[in-house]
This record gives sequence, structure tokens and C-alpha cells, in this order.
Amino acid sequence: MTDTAPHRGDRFDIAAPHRELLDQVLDKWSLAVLNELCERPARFSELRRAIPAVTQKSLTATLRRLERNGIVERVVLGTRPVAVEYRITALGKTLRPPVDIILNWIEAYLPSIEDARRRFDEAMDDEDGFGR
Amino acid sequence: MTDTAPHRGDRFDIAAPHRELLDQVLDKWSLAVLNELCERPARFSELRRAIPAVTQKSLTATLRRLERNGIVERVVLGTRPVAVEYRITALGKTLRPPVDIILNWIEAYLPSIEDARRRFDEAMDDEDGFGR
DNA sequence: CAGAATCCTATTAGATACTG
DNA sequence: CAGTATCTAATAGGATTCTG
Repeated sequence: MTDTAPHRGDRFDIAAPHRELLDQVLDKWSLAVLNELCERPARFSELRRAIPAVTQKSLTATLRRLERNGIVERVVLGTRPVAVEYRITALGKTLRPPVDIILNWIEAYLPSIEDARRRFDEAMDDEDGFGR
Repeated sequence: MTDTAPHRGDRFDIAAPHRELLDQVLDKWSLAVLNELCERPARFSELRRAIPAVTQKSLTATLRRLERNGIVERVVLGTRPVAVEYRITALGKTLRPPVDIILNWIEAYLPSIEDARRRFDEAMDDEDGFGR
């Protein structure tokens, strides 16, 4: 369902698999999870505590997706009170530098961008009601 | 609505503005638009032709968002049969290197990731029905 | 040409309850 | 503990129609 699933006009979009991967790896919760797992392996419940805003459902989905893409590894520890640990893989670690670079870009330019937003929003207010 | 809009459990998520910006700048169509505008300014209809899969509604929304964030600039050319040109801004250009770096990462590791997906999907087929 | 407005559907994601 | 299952609310996005 995920791969090779062009949903209509996509045959001209050569970058479609790239976009898809980008979405799967930089999606809403993946970065937070990656950030945790880059420091140390963590259990499911530890991740929930580390990322309070994520729901269990979304966390499960995020981990599955990352696991499927070979970015994280799911390790069943004991079978008694079932324990599962998530670890970043070697492949996952290669993701760190590029991600850090965008995060640094954001860090650097967020103020400029917030300025731009303010200017835009004020300009909208001025010619309010109609305009544009 | 966009900035400083914590939608419930987000008060602990210090990276929220970062995530939001990431979503606005690397979203589904933004990269395609950026890619076009980095080469040359383009008119609305040119962008539609260059990115056949985008609808007019989504393209409009994408351009507005990029404009609001100061990434692209909207220039009204003539007022007769109205002509509008979109250009990348200086701020927008700074986005190029980091984006290229992730795209290069994708280019480099997509095969490994597709392998991982295959392994994952096959493992799922094996313990089919139950398991996990 | 460059959109705005409207309608409508599909996918996402939250809340909630339950289980090996 | 580490999830699965279900239901529902919100949202994104496509198709279509209309306009300065």
C-alpha cells in the first residue's frame, strides 16, 4: 500500500518515492522518537513519558513505520511481564546528520520566518475584507 | 492560529514551532514548488504545468504558506490579463543546501530502506494471522 | 490568467476501552 | 507492560464551478 502506490497523476512525479520516504521519516512524531532513541534505547512506556503529547496509537504507528523502514529495531526482552525495547539501527544513525542540518537551519532562520509571518499577517489585515 | 497554538498536551513539546515549520516547508508540494522556483521565477500556470499532480487549490495553499513564511515572493506583473509571478526569496534560497542534503540521504539510502521494507513485509507474512 | 468559493470524501488522529 | 480494537472528530485534499 505504501510503496509503488501512485495515486493518480503521479507518473510524472519522479520524486514520488522520495516524497513518501520523507513523509515517513520526518513525520509528526518520528523526529521526537528518533531524538530519544539516538541517545539511548527506550521502552514503549519510556517513549510515551518522553513524548507526552503522543497518543499510544500514534506512537505505535510511528514505531512500526520506522521499524519497517529499517530505522529502528524492536527487541523483545523478557517474555514474562512482556518487555520490549526500541533501538536505533545503523541505518537510522545515518539519518542524524542530515536531520540535524535542517534543525539547525530552522534554529537559525525561525526568527526571520516569524518576522515574515507577522508582516504577511499585518498586510492581510490592512487590505482587510477584500484586496489581493 | 499557526504560531503559539498548542493543541492540548503540547506545552511540554519545546520543539513544537520547529515541527510546525518543518511541516510548512517540507510539506507535500512545497519541495516541488521550491524546486521549480529555485531554477527560475514562474507564473501560477507554469507551476501547474510543471507539477501536474497538484490541484489549483493545493498549489494556491502551498504558495500562500510559502509566501507567508517569507520563502517565496508574489509579484503582480501587469493588471490587464492579470499576471502574477512567484520568485524565491533570499531566505528561501538558504533552504536549498539543507534540503539537498536530505534528498541526497534519501537517494543514497532508499535501496537499503526498500530492502528493509521487504524483509519486514515478508516477516509479517510468515507469522501471518497472529504473532507479534 | 490567477485564483476564490463551495461541496464532498477519504485519510488521519484523538479518546476510550480492552487484553496477553 | 505493550500493545490491539473501535468509534468518532477533525482535517486535508480532490473535483467542480465561478470571477475580476
